[in-house]
Amino acid sequence: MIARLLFARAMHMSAEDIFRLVNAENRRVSKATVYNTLGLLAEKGVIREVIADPTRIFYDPNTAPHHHFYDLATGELTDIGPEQIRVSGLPPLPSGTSLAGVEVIVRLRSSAK
Amino acid sequence: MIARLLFARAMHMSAEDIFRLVNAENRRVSKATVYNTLGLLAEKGVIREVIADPTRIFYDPNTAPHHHFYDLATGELTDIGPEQIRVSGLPPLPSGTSLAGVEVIVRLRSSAK
DNA sequence: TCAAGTTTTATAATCATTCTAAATGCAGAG
DNA sequence: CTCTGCATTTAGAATGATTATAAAACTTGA
Repeated sequence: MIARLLFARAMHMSAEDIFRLVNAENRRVSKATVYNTLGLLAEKGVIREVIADPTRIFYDPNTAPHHHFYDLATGELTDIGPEQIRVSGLPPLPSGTSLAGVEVIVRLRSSAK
Repeated sequence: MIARLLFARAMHMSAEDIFRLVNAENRRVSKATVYNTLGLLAEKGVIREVIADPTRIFYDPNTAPHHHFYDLATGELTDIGPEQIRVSGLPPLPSGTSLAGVEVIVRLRSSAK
């Protein structure tokens, strides 16, 4: 149900957002379950965690490679399609490690200069 | 003194790391001052905040454009020189915003496959 | 020596997340 | 059906980084 909710809205949500949504409609779901489930979905690769806001984790139903704008003023995340930014030439990984993911975050200040 | 400390070691440190270092040597500096000072230095652009670990903020004395490896197992940050990754073609920024920074984080799992 | 700021401080408050141990639910065997 | 063992969920406490607060300590320039 949590997964369905995230995929239905197709947007970035915090655990708190999901907790509210899930409990708004009908069910009684505890915060622990929301966290457990999101953690599990992320671990299994069904959804993706986005670490961009120092105060909370966002969950992203889109697991295809893509990147994000992060608005410093509002704390909002917006997608950047993979065609819109090219990241080329990954350096060699430190030995004993394998790639878990590449994340590009473009931070935005409010009000154009 | 906090700035000097960060620049001297030239490495990524959490507020806690700095709190310990600053108080190890001689002075008595409160945690509040460490946080205030780091926040101020970051705001003024003397140092840079790195948001990669969901549990804490790292402070980086290197404000030149560069990127980071983040080791999921150890929580350690390592620099990636700007020549080692090329990010090309920033998409147009949403209107009413200006660029605050572009951060690439390469997440590493332990043990090569 | 003072007054008026500015910094620093100890401590409490906040808040996202994780932990814990109990409660509930469930599936298959009898 | 009913029971037993296992998996899931839960409420609430615990954790830990960060921020807020309000009082104390310093500074500075008359």
